[in-house]
Amino acid sequence: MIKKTIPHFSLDQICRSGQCFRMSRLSSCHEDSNSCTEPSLKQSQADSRFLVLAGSRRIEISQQGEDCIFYCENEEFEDFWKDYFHLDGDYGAYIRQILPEDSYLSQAARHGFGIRILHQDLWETIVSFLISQQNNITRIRRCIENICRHYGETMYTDFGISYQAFPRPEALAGLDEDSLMACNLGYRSKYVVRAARNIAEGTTDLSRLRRLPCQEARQELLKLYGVGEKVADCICLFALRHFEAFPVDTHIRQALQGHYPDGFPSCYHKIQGVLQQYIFYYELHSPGKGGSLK
DNA sequence: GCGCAGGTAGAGT
DNA sequence: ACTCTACCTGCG
Repeated sequence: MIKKTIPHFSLDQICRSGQCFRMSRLSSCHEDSNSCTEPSLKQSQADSRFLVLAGSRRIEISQQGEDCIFYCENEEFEDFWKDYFHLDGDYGAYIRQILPEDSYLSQAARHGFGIRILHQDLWETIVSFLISQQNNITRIRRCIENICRHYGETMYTDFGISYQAFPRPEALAGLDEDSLMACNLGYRSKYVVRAARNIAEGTTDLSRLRRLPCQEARQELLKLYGVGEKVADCICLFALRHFEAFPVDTHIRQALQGHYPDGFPSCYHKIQGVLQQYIFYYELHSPGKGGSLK
């Protein structure tokens, strides 16, 4: 196991930030797999333990204040999780770029001070945000869980704990377009199956996509059936880590209208994806904002 | 029962 | 180039 003291890092906030859907709180609250979407009954300072599933990997992490314990070998931490959680990123520096007179964003960043932009698996992110459209987070989680249970490879940890990996494109490419309705995807089933086919057949090249600059990657993603501008931007931000990607959904649109009538400041351009997450999290979870997750 | 949830494709002006 | 609408499903 790896012990680290990490400023600007909160597993609870990351879990509730709506960028990943296979992360859950293990300790406190209920045994319910969706428990991390519930309000924390104990104060957030208390020791808490989280389960994170990403691609074909699994890790448990506990956190108390800034002290974290990653339950994995050093090699796996250095080779994968460190980058996954963007632990080299200086989020204090991002927050310091917020204009002093921008009280709204300053407050949003204060609420979500521990958010990190994850470096998620590209294919899993494409599927996750195809599913996210016109959907709520609880059901998005369930949809992805269903897909993994039905089509994901069964994996085992060193201690014999079993879990399901996220299925590879090939595992879904051969399905009937409506097959994933059995996983509760609804009309999004055909989006996911067609994307799986494009990737399995090589029409869409994931490794090439990873090398492309933001705008070009975005254009490529828009070619996928079911991927519009918002979903393309989410993929650019959460999988390709292009911080200039700025997904505009209903919450962000509302915040922009209310707080940035003259447009989002251009000086934020290079990190506007990070700032977007602070706003999104704030709009979802701050009291009085009517956040659906509470 | 009805509207909404991290939108998008397709049809219609 | 816009604007409008149908779309699976479950929860309040």
